[in-house]
Amino acid sequence: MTIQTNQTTPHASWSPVTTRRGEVTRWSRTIIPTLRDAPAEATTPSHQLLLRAGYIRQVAAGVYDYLPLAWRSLRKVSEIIREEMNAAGGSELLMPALAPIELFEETGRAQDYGDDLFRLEDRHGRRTALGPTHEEVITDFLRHAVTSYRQLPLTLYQIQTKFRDEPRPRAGLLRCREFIMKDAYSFHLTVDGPGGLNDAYDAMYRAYCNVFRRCGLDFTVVEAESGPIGGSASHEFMVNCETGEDTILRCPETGYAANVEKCEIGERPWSFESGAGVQPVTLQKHHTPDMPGIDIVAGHLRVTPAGMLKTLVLQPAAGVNSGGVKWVLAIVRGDHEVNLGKVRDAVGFKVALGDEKAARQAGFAIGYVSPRAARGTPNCMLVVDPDAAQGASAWATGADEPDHHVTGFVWSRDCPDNPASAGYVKVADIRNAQVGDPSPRCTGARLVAQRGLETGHIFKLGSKYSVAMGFSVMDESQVRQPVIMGCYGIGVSRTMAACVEMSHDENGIIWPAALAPYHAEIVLMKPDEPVHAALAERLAGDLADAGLDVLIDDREERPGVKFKDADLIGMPVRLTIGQKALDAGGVEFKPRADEGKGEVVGLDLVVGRCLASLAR
RNA sequence: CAGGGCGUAGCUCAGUUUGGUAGAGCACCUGCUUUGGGAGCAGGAUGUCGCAGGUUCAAAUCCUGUCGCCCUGACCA
Repeated sequence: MTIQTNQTTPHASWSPVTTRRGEVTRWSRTIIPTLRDAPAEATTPSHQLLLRAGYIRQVAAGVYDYLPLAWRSLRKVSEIIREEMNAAGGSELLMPALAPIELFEETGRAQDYGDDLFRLEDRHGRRTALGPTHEEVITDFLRHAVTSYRQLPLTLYQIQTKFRDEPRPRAGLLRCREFIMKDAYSFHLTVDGPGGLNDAYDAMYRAYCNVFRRCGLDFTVVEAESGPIGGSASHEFMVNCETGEDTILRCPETGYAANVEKCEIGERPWSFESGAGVQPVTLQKHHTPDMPGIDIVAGHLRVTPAGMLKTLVLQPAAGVNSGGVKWVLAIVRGDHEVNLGKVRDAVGFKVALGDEKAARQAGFAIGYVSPRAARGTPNCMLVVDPDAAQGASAWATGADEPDHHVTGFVWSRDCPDNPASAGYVKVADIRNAQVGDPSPRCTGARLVAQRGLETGHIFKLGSKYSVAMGFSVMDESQVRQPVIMGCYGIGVSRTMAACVEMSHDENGIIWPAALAPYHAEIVLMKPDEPVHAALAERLAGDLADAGLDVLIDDREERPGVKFKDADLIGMPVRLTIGQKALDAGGVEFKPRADEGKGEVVGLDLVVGRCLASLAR
């Protein structure tokens, strides 16, 4: 057996300008445990393929080994992120995964994060958390290290393993308990102006677009929940793919896109007046026992869910100032979903589902509540979605007594304004947007839906953490100011999985050149044929000289096995060295994304051909 | 957390209803043949049937408990 020298050892002499030389790996000397069948527990494409192609192995629920191929790909994602973060003015550092729980108690996140925070206790009984993100840790560092406004602005980031005790890990790398994340934090004295938060936020926005574009991903930027500063203070970067966990809505005219929970809905006409020429209908009570779900009730009453009013009994969230309001009834059409965030914006304070016991005591027939329940209930607010505030329609709704519903409900007749609730009736957008709703940005346009996978999120934090942790600096006029912060995350391991999710076929993964563990795979048909083996080594060396990473499949396997595995692991270019092609004066060249068997390319042209193909 | 499903060889699974010697295909090892899309023949190795109790002459199979994993939902900076 001959000893193979490592051809990628860099020269000992140092040079300030380096052209990266590619790396060469032999399959027989690494481990790529491909599987013919996908393990039964994998159901999503990226999970199945990453397992089958020998990239990952499960260690526990939501915990995975990153095997050599996956780690190479992850490093490529990380390197792209580093370059863009550095270009955007960031400095990389590394904080610990372990952090004392007291830090999270300072900001209240020990409570807010709840069971999602991984907790452990060391031998001394010290309570410790495994970091889910590092706002507290970095703020703790900087409140000691930064004392003057002259040290700001500052952007710091790290690429690190993060921990979340997910209630239900799923879909392989897409929702893990342990995962790799890039988290960045920026610090400012002001929101606007040079060196302000908005500058850094915009720079990050551009950097994120660059990162995902360079990764070869098809993505959409969506507006997410507004932060404490207002405006569009948060954006999510969603990879477009059908299997994505999130539904996003998009205005085809303006490019406005938002998460389904956050999406605004355009103007909708409404009126409680019944109008002229409407046939009078009588209010009729119906016995509707044991009918869980609005569809069943609607079927029994011979109406559609869209012909019903759904009433949710809500209460002000614990500890908020509701101005004396004790109950909030949220009314939407039966086929719509109440959005608690929108209700909060409409009423001006945070709300939660009402406590069932207390609601019953207050006289609400839970499950059979109608808008009329607001009458006679003191301190009860009524919030109605425009689609439900249609006075010209006769509605089906609850009868406000157990096991009964009514039909023929007319707003103007059956629910006149309640003296006890005077001024407490409000019409507002309080439901989740859906396909076909009017665009909030363009009259006449309708929202369309697409599925997405969140791989990045940028956020204007404001001074939430700096105030809670006492991080302030002296400004020019010698006034102490809380530092204003932004935070910016990218799921590194999730980005890799999202790429597989987005780009594969029935035979395996199809990597974009930027994230592929190796740019090219050389399939050696006869590894024990010295001439062939020597050619493979020479070709790999030439490719490496051109900056390409190369995997040589030198296993003693049948051709079929090697071709199947090559398709499965998905390197962008496949070069086959076999007698057939050699007799024709070259090697067989085939891009992974192309159909067919490839073509013979002369030896002196192969490198150029590979480079051209990868640059596409 | 609620509902459902699964745990038997490295992988996919049969066997559990009706208790009676632990199975198949693929993978693995050896030899021969074969060599451009998951080969053929011959031989070989492989298991605390998730774990712990219980019932029984006898438990993968029945009972009780427990752990793990998956799916749907709730949840998700």
